[in-house]
Amino acid sequence: MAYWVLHVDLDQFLAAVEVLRRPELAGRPVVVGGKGDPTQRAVVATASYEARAFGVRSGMPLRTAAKRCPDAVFLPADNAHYEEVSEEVMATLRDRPGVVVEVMGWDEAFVGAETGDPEALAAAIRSDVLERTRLRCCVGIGDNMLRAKLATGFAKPGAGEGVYRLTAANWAEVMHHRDTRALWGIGAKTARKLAERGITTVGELAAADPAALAAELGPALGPWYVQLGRGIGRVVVEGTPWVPRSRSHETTFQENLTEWEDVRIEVAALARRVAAEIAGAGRPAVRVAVKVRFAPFSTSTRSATLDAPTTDAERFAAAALDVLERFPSRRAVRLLGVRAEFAPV
DNA sequence: TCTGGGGTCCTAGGACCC
DNA sequence: TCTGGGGTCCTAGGACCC
Repeated sequence: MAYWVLHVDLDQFLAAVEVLRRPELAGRPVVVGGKGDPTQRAVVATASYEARAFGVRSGMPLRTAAKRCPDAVFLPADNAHYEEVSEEVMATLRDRPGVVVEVMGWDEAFVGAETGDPEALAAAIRSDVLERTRLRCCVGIGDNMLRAKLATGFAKPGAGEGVYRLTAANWAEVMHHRDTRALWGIGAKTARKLAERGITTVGELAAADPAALAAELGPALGPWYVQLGRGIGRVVVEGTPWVPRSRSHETTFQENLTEWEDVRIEVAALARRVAAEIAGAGRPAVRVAVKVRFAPFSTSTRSATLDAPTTDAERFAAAALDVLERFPSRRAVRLLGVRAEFAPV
């Protein structure tokens, strides 16, 4: 018996959930996002594998998706429903005896367990989830969370057989030749910075000097990147419920707001909505942040610590409006956002 | 191809205090 | 008259992830 980390990731989650509700869509390219109207300002949340075959990807504007795949079925995102289905999946995972489940989002979770046969556990989880929710998932197996998460990528349809194991034993063989971008936590910007320093592969990153990277990329981030390259990560899956640090809402307007009075009205409305939710959760805000994306696409934020923690809608809205007035520009506005931050626990 | 919404964590500079 | 360090808080922005 040894401690293993499994990473469970549902296949094309939003699209799969929609196909369950409308079985006639099975086998068709399905694109979920925004209000389901490809002429609006919105992006793809999930594309089915059939739509991906046309080059449709998450994060792509719906308009672009429609050009690449004119025959796709466009559906609005129904977050409340996905939330419900996700709960059912997570409950299924938790029902397996002896496991600890750490939820990472609607469609993925880590499972920690003592077992002598992690592949058997992975297979059992896949059949549990399929039986109870009719959804398919892949499972990555690792000796820590980083390796389990990356293993899932090698288990996915088109890449693997549904289950894959990545540990210290095969890390170098599987990962060292890959681009640093393959790591969980290294995006395009960091990969470029590393490349400028002669580090392009995972193996090169693993061999880098943590102190040198600390000096160049930050005292915490630099050494952490080297750890990523070596496949080092948190080992123990935590089952304790997550305590959110903040709560926010933001809106992209279909037509830019050109009147500052309208901007004020929308910020107040967003603030009241956030306040109602944090009041419902019993979590007073200690800070408020306002985000403004001016046309065409330049974004800035301003924030302030509140005089006293509050859940009161009018006080929170007033604070948000005060922060809004600190923006020096009155140009046309594409997006507004309001965030409440909670006191550290 | 004109680029969503909801989050988390890190960094760096300045203020302020001792 | 000129100049220490350390510590903490606040704030804006960057980067990443789902």
